[in-house]
Amino acid sequence: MTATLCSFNLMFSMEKRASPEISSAESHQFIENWIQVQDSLKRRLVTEDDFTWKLPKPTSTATVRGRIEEGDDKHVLKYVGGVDVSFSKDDPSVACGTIVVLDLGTLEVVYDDYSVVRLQTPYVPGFLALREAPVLLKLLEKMKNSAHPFYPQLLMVDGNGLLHPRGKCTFTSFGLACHLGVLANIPTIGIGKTLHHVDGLTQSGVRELLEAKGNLTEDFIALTGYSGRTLGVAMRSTESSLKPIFVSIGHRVSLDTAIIIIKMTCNYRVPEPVRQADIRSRQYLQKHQWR
DNA sequence: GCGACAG
DNA sequence: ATCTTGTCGC
Repeated sequence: MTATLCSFNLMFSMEKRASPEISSAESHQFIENWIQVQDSLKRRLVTEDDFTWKLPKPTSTATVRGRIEEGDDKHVLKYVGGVDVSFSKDDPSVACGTIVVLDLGTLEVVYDDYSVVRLQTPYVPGFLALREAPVLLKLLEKMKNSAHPFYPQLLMVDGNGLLHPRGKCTFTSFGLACHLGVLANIPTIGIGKTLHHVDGLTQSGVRELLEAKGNLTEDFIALTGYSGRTLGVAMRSTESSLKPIFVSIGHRVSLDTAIIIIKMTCNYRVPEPVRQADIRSRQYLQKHQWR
């Protein structure tokens, strides 16, 4: 239905990114199916806090490192997961899906797992989830099926979450973080390292806002598009990093809560869970000479 | 018409 | 995502 909208957008993507052996007509068909998948998943999305645990005590100062209530694991957020996918430089179809779980108190990795696969699905802007979600979902289910004690209470995803552009390109309003969250029924937060241009938002526009606000008020600004809706926030996660990260809602976590949690996990610009998944994913491919 | 588009 | 060198700074 909405498939015809933004079709020029899709055509561009297909010509530049899709496998050469796939015709335009076939790609178009794929994308129409993808839109329907996203639309159906979107109906199950929860955009407010919906979890049983509580945030660690906002202990007075700097950190809560190593001081999270003992014996109360199920009621206090402790195990935070991070996922990412890296690719072979030689063969772009070879991908390594990675999941890590960190102890929120120490920010140490307590679990990691990898899965090297061949991806058949091309990367199309706006449809990242269709390419990367399957591998990650498998890693999550592996943990869940074995009732692993470190199964994450919350998942940080390398990629955007909920975006609310009004009008035509409605399909971009459902990023990888949402997609994964709904399918795995787990609270998720989306972290983007670059801005996905949507709803009138641009890099330069955000930069201006960030500079206008200066260091005077908050260390983050709301990302409000032409539609007037807040898609997420751009935030300087560290004093030293001028470049912001882009935080958006995934599933079952409010934006306010997401910001609080993100702040608890930032040793560097990128939150530790995502950063560790990123690093280790790349290392895994190289160690196994799976170039 | 060209360009722009998370990873 | 990946290809890439040096370099400035704590």
